[in-house]
Amino acid sequence: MNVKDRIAEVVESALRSAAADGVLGPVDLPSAKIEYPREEKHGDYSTPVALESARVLKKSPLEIGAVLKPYIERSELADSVEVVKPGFINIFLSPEFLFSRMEDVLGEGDSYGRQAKPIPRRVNIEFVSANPTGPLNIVSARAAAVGDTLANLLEACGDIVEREFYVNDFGNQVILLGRSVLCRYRELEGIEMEFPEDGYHGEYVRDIAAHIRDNYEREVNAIASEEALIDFMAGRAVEYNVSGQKRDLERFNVNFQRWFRESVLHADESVEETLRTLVELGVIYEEEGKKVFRSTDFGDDKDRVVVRDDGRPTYLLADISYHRNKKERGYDLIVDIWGPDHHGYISRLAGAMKALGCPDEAFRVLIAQQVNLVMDGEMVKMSKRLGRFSTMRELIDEIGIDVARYFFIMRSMESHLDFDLALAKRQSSENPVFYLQYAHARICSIFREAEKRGFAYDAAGRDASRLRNPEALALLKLLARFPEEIADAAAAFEPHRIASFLMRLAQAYHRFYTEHRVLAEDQVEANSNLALCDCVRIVMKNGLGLLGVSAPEKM
RNA sequence: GCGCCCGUAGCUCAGCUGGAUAGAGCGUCGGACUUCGAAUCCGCAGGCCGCAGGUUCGACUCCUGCCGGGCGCGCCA
Repeated sequence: MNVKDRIAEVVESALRSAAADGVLGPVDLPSAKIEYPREEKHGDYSTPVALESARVLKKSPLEIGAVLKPYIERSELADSVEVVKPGFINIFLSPEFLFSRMEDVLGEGDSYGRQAKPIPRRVNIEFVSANPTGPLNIVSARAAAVGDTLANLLEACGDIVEREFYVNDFGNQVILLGRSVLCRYRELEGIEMEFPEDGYHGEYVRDIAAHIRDNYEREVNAIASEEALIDFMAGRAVEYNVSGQKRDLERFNVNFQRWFRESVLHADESVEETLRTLVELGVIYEEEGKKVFRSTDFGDDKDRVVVRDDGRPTYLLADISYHRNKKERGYDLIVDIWGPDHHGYISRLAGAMKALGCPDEAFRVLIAQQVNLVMDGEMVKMSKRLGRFSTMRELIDEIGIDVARYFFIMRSMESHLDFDLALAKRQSSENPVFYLQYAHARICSIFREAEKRGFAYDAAGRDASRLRNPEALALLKLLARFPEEIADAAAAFEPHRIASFLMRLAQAYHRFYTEHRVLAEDQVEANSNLALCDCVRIVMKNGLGLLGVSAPEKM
């Protein structure tokens, strides 16, 4: 159990004991709220339970606090407890307790921060899912970084997570891609052909055409009808794009367990079956030869067509079918991360999930907001069809994996992000990523130095009294908080919290380093300092690992 | 017109399910290396938290209405 939960337990049991002793009326609180005070002088943890229960208990918050104080003070975690001003109960952790946390860090090592769950949830998280019509763009890169980190966080909390990519390899856009490629193919053969009006204009389409000519020329020549030819081109182009996307993602440290093809749902009649299910549920009606899903019953502002009057299913039906498939795989939680242009789509799909009997809390759609790529202060607009876009690959080539991942993760995913490519590259030496990595490398360097000097580091030789200075205590507090930061970030689906936590940790470390000579003359002091450094190194490495950022030993 | 996201320091953004005197990075300016990595540290400056009401012990946070920016509002995917 992490420290925050333990504090909550202490406060809750204080309330119960006080009630049992008859010094306080019974209060019905689901769980005690525990906060981090903004200011140091207000303690390490703080709880407003006295304020919140004042009305029910018909006592002033300060009175309630005074009653609870001795009960809380009994805990070994607390050094002292203060009841102040409006009625906050502030708890100061005991240095001995903090010092004892180091055992966890050193003992658990690489797995410190990870928590087991008695009953792990099976979670499916689908993200990126870019159309297979071209290379991945910057928004996909953001989704990739955020989604993968979120998956890491859920795993660290003891869930079993599957990362999934949905490939929309079906429908008009694929045909359009096929036509665009065919056009470029003909061009290579010196044959003029009118380019489709809404076709894909990007240079990469020429690459695909060349790739097909190099590898499948014989097959192409054997195909008679233009329709079949377009189909063939489309199929090859999709494979080309998907494998390219896969390669870029792997390079970005993002590995999907499952690549799910939309075409499969059409081929194995899942789509029709889903329609039948919906009809049986009574949520489908017919109108002018079309089949319409009564999504307004589930909070949508308009009913949605799922089968056109010519019998072809719409994208929505396929998507419902896809999510039904996911639901039937038995996950406890299904998470989708979508782009900002799909937010209007949430209610209809969530409605369908509800109709299919999926509980609200088992399906969650997150929106990764837009990314404005800024180049020297100027906004670069992206449009795949017009062929003007910067790819994820270009981004990584420019600034590297670590910087890219960190930049995407350090902001909350709901915020619109201005990504200044030139800035990220130009100022790379003053980059926050390097600040974190430097803290890690610095520690590694100290251990190398210790070895060079022939100092025999022994963590068991550490002594609590040597770490009572403010800088060391600040570090110890942060180290103790790491597991709860992970739990909180995962519960809120907010990976960026880990980034800011690591920033604070690095800051605290650099401060400690400046104030104290780690390799002190005194053996006990040196061992104590090194043990603390080792703990920081472990947490920094584990934290960066969650973000998918490397923790170099030298820079 | 309707819906969603955003509006916080010069810039980019945090602010934990409503909490105490609103923070960080970058940028500006001024300090700190003969000693473990100065890719660092310390300090100064910088704010009617878009505007106006409301809810309560308490609002950057929740509600309503405006203003401004972005994105959606397909029988495209």
